[in-house]
Amino acid sequence: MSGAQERPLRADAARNRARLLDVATEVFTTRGLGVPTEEIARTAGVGVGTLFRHFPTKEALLEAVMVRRLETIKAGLVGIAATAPPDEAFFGCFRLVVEQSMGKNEFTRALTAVGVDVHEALRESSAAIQTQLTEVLAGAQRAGAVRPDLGPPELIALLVGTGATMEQLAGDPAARERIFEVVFDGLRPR
Amino acid sequence: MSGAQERPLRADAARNRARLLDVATEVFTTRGLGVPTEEIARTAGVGVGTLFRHFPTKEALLEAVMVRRLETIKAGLVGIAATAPPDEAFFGCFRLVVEQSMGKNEFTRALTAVGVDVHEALRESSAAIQTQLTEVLAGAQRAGAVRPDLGPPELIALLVGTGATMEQLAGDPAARERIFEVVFDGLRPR
Amino acid sequence: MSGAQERPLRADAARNRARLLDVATEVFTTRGLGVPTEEIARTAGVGVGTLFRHFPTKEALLEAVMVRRLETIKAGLVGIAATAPPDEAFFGCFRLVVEQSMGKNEFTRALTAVGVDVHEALRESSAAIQTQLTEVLAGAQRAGAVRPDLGPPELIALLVGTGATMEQLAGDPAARERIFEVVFDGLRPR
Amino acid sequence: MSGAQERPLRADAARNRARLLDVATEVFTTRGLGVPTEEIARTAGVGVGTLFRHFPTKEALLEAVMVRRLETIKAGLVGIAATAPPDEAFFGCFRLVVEQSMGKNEFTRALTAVGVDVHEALRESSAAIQTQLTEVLAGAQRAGAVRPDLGPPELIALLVGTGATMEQLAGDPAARERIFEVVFDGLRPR
DNA sequence: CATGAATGAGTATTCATTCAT
DNA sequence: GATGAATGAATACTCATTCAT
Repeated sequence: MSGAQERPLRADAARNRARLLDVATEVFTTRGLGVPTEEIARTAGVGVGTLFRHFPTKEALLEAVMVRRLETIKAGLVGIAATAPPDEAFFGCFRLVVEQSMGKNEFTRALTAVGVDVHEALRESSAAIQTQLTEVLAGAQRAGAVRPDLGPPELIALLVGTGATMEQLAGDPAARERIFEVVFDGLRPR
Repeated sequence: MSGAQERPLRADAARNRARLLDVATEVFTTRGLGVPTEEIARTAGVGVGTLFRHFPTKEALLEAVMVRRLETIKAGLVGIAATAPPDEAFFGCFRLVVEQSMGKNEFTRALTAVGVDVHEALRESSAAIQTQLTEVLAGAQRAGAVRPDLGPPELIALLVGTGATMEQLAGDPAARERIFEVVFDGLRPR
Repeated sequence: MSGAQERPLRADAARNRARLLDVATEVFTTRGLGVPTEEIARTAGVGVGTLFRHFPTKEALLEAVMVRRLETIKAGLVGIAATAPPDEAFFGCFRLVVEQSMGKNEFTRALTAVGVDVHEALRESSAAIQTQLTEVLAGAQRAGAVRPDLGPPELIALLVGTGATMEQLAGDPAARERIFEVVFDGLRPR
Repeated sequence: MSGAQERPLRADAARNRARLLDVATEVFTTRGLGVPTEEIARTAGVGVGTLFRHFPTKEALLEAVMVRRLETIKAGLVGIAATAPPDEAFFGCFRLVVEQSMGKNEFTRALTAVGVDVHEALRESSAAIQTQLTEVLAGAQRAGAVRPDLGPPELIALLVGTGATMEQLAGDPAARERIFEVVFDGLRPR
């Protein structure tokens, strides 16, 4: 289904690629997009050249990081949506997205890009996620578990915003739980 | 309270300073912190040298911008808190902060800094705001208008997060209103 | 007559600009376009930043160098054409162009650009030169001093080529003189 | 005459080598020396490793390309010199060299290297060519077909320069023919 | 032998900040 | 005080060359 047939990639090359992605995810998340490519490469234990061989552009690296994130989220959403009843499914999905999206928000906000001028690779993952969310939202609304006047745009905005909220409470899980209560309460039909 | 006696500043110098602050606010808000100092200076109609005379560092400029914002917010909060009944006061303040904090979030998030390692100048404004918010929150809780299990940290986090949410809905005022309903609903004791 | 009104430029700035042009002319001519910008700046006694302030691009620097060269040539051509009889004018112009065009030919060949996709700034100078050459050629042909079957394209090609020839004989002025004889002889109607 | 005994080279290795030479000739000629080795390898259908096995250096590849060119020219010269009368031989050789030397001149100019600091491999071919040219020149001069005051250096310079001239007239064969007339006329004793 | 992944020095360009005019 | 020219550290990206597979 995916376009270009990707050749298997030598074992060590794959390891390098993975390490680069891990490092990039880490630094982009915690320190923002300003981190020098060279540092990312060094931290991953490779030369800059290697980084640029795998990701021809810093932007491409960022994109790859995001795609991986989105794919993880997508898989999670699909799992939840498949097994849980509408009500639970909706709130479970909301939690999942928020928890997976925490981190330096300059980066997180990429989710925003949904629907905007995202690069091709991202578009697919984004679209899939949006579809999932739209479905669970509709399901929950049909089941009377969520206010009927909210559309997907509000949902996505709320996901992003709640992620930002959580970021502020990074050190206090109990407080985060209270925030979930607040938001979930607010989402239910009054 | 501040150390050095601040000399009155010549009329044109004051005008320049103000123009710089206006321009900086505008560009930081809409285009983020990456905008070159030179461009800010040019847009304000002065040379870079002048910019650096008024604000010895780009960071200092940012700080000044934020202080002004915070002062505005503070004034607003004080006004509301003084005149409205607890319930109304709380939600009014919430609205005010969120609406004043919208804009490029990389920047807005400076509000976050509240309580962290902010620079001296900010600390004062921040503290005042935090005090105000703490008070209206307590008042509203005493009046039974807000869940009693929320503390100032959660409130602040929620303010930041709701700001982020609103940013996503920049073009749709009606949707933003619905978000306020959701959050306010969630904040009330169930 | 020239487009943008160029402000006078501070004395030292003008000096730097001139030095940069001189250095660039020198190195481009003797060592080709591969010379690092940083080296050019250092040789001119300024920082890279200064170089890029005056010439926003390496290409822009090259262009400026060429424009200056072409302007010099143009002035020379005009002088000769105005005072000498057709025969002498033509051969004098030929000499002038060849002598001014010597140097690393990768660079010289810019003259070639005449008529191609040159940048705006060059186009003007190039066009003026081409016009001059076309005129002296026609004059000389009318006067029976040059074969009538040659057009401006052949003349220009021959100028470039003769420049290349001379480059090979950099150390031997007498040999160069003989080459002029050969070419001039060949240009006369048999 | 050459030191190391050259092993016959496996059939496919030989094919690769040849393909690399062909591709390199093509790209160096049409696009200059800046073309990345990797692209050359890819175009030839081999990996970079293979390229560097055959030619330990990019420069070595360039050298090999030139040697082949020079060998071709040499063979041509020998053929002409052996069969034609002095007059014809000289002008035929001139034509041959010029026509074979056309192409991106940054590259062509390698011919220049004749007599300079060329690498060993080139020196041999260059020397042979120079010898041939010296001979046909002397022959033609003895036969009164060429000005007696020209030596091999002028001849070589003229060959290079005429090549450059021709490059400018790449699209116009008739013009090129006129250039030959001009140069040949000039070469004859007045 | 062939492959292509890895390397890292090298290069153009940007931008906060300083300082002579 | 104001100006804008000068500075140079920093950064993304390229490419010849090496070496593990």
